[in-house]
Amino acid sequence: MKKETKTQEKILDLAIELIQSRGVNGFSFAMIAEEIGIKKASIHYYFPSKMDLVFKALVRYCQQFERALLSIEEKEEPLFQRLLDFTGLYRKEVEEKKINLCLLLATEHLSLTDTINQAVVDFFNRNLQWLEQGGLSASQAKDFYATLQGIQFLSRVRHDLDDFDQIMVDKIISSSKKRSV
Amino acid sequence: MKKETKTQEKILDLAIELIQSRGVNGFSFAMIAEEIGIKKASIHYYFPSKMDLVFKALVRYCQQFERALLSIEEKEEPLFQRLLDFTGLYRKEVEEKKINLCLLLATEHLSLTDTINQAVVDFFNRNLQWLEQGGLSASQAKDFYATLQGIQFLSRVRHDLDDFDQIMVDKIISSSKKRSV
DNA sequence: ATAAAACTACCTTCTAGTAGATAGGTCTTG
DNA sequence: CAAGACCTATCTACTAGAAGGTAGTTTTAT
Repeated sequence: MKKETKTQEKILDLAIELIQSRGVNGFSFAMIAEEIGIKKASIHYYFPSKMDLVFKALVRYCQQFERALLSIEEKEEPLFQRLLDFTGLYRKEVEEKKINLCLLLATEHLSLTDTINQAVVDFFNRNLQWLEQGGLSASQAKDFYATLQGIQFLSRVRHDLDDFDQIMVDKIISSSKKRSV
Repeated sequence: MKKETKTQEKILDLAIELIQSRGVNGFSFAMIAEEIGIKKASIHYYFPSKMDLVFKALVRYCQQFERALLSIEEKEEPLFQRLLDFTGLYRKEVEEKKINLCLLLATEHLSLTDTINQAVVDFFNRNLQWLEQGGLSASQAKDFYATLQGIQFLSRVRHDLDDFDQIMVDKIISSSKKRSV
């Protein structure tokens, strides 16, 4: 309400970034405190526990993602362009040497709470549902999304965005033409 | 040479399992010690540091994987069957609620040494090369492998091996028919 | 007797989390 | 308006436990 960016939001945004690049078990309150120039204890003022922070970061991430999805829909473009925009959301993360937050949380599900794990599943289902609603069949959607996730890894680790573009453009073309299976 | 299973191998096998299910930052020497009934310090007798253990676990994993690849080749089956066998290696991991070791290491690359990260890239390249040598084009191989990785995540998190089978069988069929792009 | 393999007992550093103090702003009320 | 009460956001200082790792000793096979 008053300041430029509230501390709470700075913490959340940084947490999202840290989880995306290092994982839940790979970041600490100390890292956040140092980065944004406050003391560890101040983080606990906003987020009682680490899991609380992770959960709220996840919620924020999903909200931002949802907004992006809706803004693609609003443009009312043809399927080909919508798939390209959708893919762009994931491409951007690779550019920033990150990985989809929920994908990373999925790898650490044994260290997380049920609430968080459920939200991760919901996120994936929402993505699949968006693709289906956009015109893909259920199995096309799964194939499309699985490939997108896999190529995020592969292109990040091999430092090769060309791989990403090549594979995904092919996939977008074939998915926006064929309408069956 | 003498005992049923050497302690060193027990540690390595358990480490592989723990990394596959919890990640490098998600397992500790204490967990291993407790599980196989020795003391923490005894692990250091075989593996001076944690990174050393992770690296040797990775090497072992890659060796076992390599043996599996070669044994598929030896059978000299048609492409369709070879792709099915290959996919089976990854399917088995999902059945055991695990994820490809290198995929997991790739998510944690900021916490790992260059040597390990390089070995992870090598593993992926080996997989792609195996697929290409089997008859797939470079982009078919990347598409196939990316999908395989993505569906490993998706089906694990959604507890649905049917997804895995459905998507991969389609992919195997189309990859073993078409020979271009 | 020797060497391999395990142990006990530490150490240091990091971790999440807590308690309590403080400074500054805002609200309430005489 | 002034005075006290309260609230927000931060700090300092601490805790208990877990982490990776080390030194030195004992056990156990051959």
